[in-house]
Amino acid sequence: MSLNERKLKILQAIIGDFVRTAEPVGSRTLSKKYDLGVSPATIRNEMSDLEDMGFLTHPHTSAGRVPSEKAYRLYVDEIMSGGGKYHLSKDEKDSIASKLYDNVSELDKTIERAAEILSEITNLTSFAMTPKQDEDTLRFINVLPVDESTVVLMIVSETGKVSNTALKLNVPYTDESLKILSKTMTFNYQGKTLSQALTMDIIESFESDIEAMSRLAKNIMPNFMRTLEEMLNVRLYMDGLSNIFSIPEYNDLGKAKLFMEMLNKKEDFTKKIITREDGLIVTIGTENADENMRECSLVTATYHVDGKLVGKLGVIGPTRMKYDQITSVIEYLTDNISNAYKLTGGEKEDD
Amino acid sequence: MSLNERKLKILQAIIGDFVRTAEPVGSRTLSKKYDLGVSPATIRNEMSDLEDMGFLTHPHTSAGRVPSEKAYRLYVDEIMSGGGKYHLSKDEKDSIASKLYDNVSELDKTIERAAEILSEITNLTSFAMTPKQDEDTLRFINVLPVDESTVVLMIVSETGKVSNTALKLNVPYTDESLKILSKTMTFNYQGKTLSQALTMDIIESFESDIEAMSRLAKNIMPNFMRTLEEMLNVRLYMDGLSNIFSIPEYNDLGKAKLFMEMLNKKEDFTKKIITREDGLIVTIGTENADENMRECSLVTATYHVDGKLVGKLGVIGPTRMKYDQITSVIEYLTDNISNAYKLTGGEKEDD
DNA sequence: GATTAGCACTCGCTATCTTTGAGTGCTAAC
DNA sequence: GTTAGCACTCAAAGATAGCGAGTGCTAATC
Repeated sequence: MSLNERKLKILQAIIGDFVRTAEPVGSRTLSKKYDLGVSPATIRNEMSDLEDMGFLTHPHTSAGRVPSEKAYRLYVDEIMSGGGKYHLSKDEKDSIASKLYDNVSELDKTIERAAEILSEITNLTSFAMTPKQDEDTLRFINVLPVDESTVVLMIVSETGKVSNTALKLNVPYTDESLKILSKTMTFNYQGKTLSQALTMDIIESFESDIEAMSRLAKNIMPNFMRTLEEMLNVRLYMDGLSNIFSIPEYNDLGKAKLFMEMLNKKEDFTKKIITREDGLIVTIGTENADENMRECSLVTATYHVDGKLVGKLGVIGPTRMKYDQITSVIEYLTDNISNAYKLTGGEKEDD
Repeated sequence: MSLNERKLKILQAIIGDFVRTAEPVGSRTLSKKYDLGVSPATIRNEMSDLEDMGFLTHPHTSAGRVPSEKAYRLYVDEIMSGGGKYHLSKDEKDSIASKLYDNVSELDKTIERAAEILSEITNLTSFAMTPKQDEDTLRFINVLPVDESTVVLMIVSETGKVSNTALKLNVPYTDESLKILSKTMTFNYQGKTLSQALTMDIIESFESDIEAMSRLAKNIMPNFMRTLEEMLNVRLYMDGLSNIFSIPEYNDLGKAKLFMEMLNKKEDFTKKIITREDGLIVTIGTENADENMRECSLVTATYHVDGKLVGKLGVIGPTRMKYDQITSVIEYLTDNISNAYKLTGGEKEDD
């Protein structure tokens, strides 16, 4: 059984319809709405084949078909790139550009605006991350005693950046344990770039270790992460959060809650975004390692500033999304930003 | 018919019960749960009186009673202050303080943390506004032509602060119209402090004016507002947004959506918070002028930095909230912040 | 006169049952 | 290989009944 032209055409029609309506699509509907030149019965046979091949599923016996993740993957990889790409019209492009440059000001505002535009067009939740300056690597980390409940966390980078943060601990410590902690952390993080360090999961290595040390580490890590983030100077913007209320997939309160909670854990989310590869990346459903995202798709793309610093822009939503339109819009936006903030300096004007 | 002791006691019990359960409370439940020393029938009679007096309502004939806004007002004004105040236990205080100072760092982080703690304890959505530097008044506003679609918005304050922002307009303008606009804006805003200016609704005055001018103003105002906000340097933090999913009042998707949308319009919300009076302020339901807030209550308090700069901390939620606990927690938090950041300089330590 | 017991009545919820209709899979004819 | 026809499935929507928490009134009681 091969994926002949007709099967592909039917699959595409199903994806298109389902993406718009969020309702399982049946053979009759399909033959009426789309000019496929065959009867519902034939479509049914083909659908049955497509289901056997893993491209469609069946919520229950008497319901229409729903595209599987595999179908979306196929759509993104094959159908979309092979001529099926969504082309933004001149009007759409102009509208986006005019909104993006309406108030020509600093990069941060432009990025924020880009997220805004993106969520507006896609009706999904969008996010944007400001560029990270990331050549710098860590030289050493030192945790120093101040008084019985306060320590100073000192981070020094290869280029000489220093950050000191005083922390109140709610577990006791000894000078000895701080020394070990400092050494361990230095050992673990030395030579890593800030963003690499940010995405490492180091607490685990303590977990099995001595109880006391693990607790100490747990106390310090959140602050360590936060400080790294500050040194990296990445900022995460989000827009269109309330859009989830218009998405059928989330009109179950429990699901909406989970979705919101996932996005609201900013550190976690930043981490996830920061580790994604550069360029236009689409991850569908279970392709997302994170278990809270197994029912979501993510589309991200990177933009460049001065041809080098890399920031990210993307959307998150249910696996049922308009991949073609979304990727086109994101690409258009990131291209625009990259162009505007080229080495020449872009159009930065302020104060 | 007067509000005698027994009526007050019953009312208090109803409020207490309803705040916890979100269910209308009936006479039998009341007499069983609370030791009021009278039979359900008597309670019914009193409840009927209380309803006549406007302190209770009736969702429908065969349901229990629900406190009205008037009841909450009475509770906040009379019952709570008259000995019924919620006293934080030593443990609660310690727990709050330790979380607040866990990582002793800059003010902004402390404020953010305060909002976090607040939403955690109250299970509501909390917000915090960083202090505003607000002695400075505006001297003049100038809108200058650059090219046919770009202008520069220049704002100058009495102390000499200057802000220039380049804007792309999507309506045509003449040099003349810019001059008029500049003059009008200067006339309207001169002598106002930044935060006063921020909360004025100036577009209205153009509305009736010449169409073209009004459109021009509409193009410029959002940027004007944003720039003012930057000059004021206020930042709005929010926490516990996903808490709304656990609040019975919002387990209707439509209502949750409206709530979210209201909070997500950051400029509007900032404006509302910035204009609130200083000190501990409770506004209940329709007492909030804003029509999107007519089913919400807001509790805010102010904290001081160096005894002068004023920031705000607060929660927003359904009118059914634990006013006693919430006010106590907010006061405790703002007191702590004000103390920590006294003239002596607090405990700021960084870099 | 205030309090309470008793009772009829109200009405939103929940559970159960039925109906409806979109959709499938199979078979037999084209 | 395609299609018409038909029996079958099953979620969703509507209808109905019963439950139970709660009220308001009346008459008896303290």
